[in-house]
Amino acid sequence: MHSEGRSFIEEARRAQIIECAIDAISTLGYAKTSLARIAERAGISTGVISYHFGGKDELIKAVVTEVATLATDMMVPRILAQANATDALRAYLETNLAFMRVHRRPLLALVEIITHARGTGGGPGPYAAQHRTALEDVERVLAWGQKTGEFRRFDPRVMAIAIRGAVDAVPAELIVDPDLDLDGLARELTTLFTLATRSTT
Amino acid sequence: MHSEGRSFIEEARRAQIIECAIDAISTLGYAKTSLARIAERAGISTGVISYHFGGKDELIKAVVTEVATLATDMMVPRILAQANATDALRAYLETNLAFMRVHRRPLLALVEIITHARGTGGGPGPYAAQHRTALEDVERVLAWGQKTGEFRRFDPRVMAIAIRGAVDAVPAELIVDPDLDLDGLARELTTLFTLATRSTT
DNA sequence: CGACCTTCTGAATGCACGTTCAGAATTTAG
DNA sequence: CTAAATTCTGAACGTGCATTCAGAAGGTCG
Repeated sequence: MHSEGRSFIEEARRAQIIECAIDAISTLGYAKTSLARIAERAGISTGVISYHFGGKDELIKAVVTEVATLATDMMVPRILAQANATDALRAYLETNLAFMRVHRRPLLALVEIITHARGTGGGPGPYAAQHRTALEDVERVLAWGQKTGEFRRFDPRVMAIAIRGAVDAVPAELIVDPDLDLDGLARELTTLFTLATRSTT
Repeated sequence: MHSEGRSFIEEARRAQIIECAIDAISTLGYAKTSLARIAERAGISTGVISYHFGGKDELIKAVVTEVATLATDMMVPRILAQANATDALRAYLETNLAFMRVHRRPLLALVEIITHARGTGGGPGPYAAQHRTALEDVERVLAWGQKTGEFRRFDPRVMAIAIRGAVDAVPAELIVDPDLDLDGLARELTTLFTLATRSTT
């Protein structure tokens, strides 16, 4: 008997199922991923998933939390370590692309979920907030640079949309062309947005 | 008897069904749009759709063709009318956003289809070529500007990804914030990419 | 050893989907 | 007006899905 909330076996199964879900979603796509496919990869019955997660929605939520945490832990410290907004923007782009290189499949799964999950009525999905937060994080860096005079005057919202749009376009490109040079891409994007944001002397 | 391929009634029904499909997809999202939902909006039985289009896939293809033609007809002439690459890039961004303003729902439906349709094995979907062509069109404009010396040296592929990424991010933003100022957006994006591409004198 | 709890299986259930089709309704042709 | 072709309905499949559940299997502890 254990006083903790979850037993050892439970924790292991959850991790395994989440792993298989990431694998399935990243290769099959969100729409074609069913509990049966995930269970198949894990070599278990579909009932086990419902047993451990209560349902599909909760499993998906667990995957999102898992990957989002992974991303945050890797990216946030590096970005916050920068002394000025220009370097922060550079770090933002570099860490984003670095994450794609290191955690490609989890990232693809996350993108699949965020873009494909919709509310019951067709409205913004349950993970729209996630996207919004990401946008606001970028806006904050941009506002910082404008305050210090490093950046010219522009609508931070629009620039943030452009930056996130460029970053989010990469995973899709990665599916078509798996041999994409992510380091080169990071360098080009950094130059691009440095030129686009820097204060016109 | 008609010598043409399609009767009057057939043409009318096809148009109506395509219209309802666009309406359904743009408001419900691709995943939640079924033939039943489309038929419901048209006030007909689901069999009619199969009768006129042969199946769901063909209907979707018809929608894509319809909207893509609409977009091409509106955008290509305006872009080709420009005398230099800088103006062409500006025209490209402006016409893209203008199209979103005029044909918002069809455009949303098109984006839904392109991003959500996947091959049976999970590979690139049947409309990946569409996306690739769009990317190459941008690359062509960029290469033009580099040849004339208007643009600095950069990887046209990467810049194209960033430009299309920024443009493609707008519809998603439009769902969350329907009152987005598209004209202002166009102006900001033009400035942004003009600064990013222009030759460093 | 035996009672108990956790974990799992495999089948059953109900639902939504795309497609098909016999026959009815409607339009067109002679 | 009659006959044929076109167009539509409503129901019937067959499939895949998420969920549920009775009972088996496995481990734990008294």
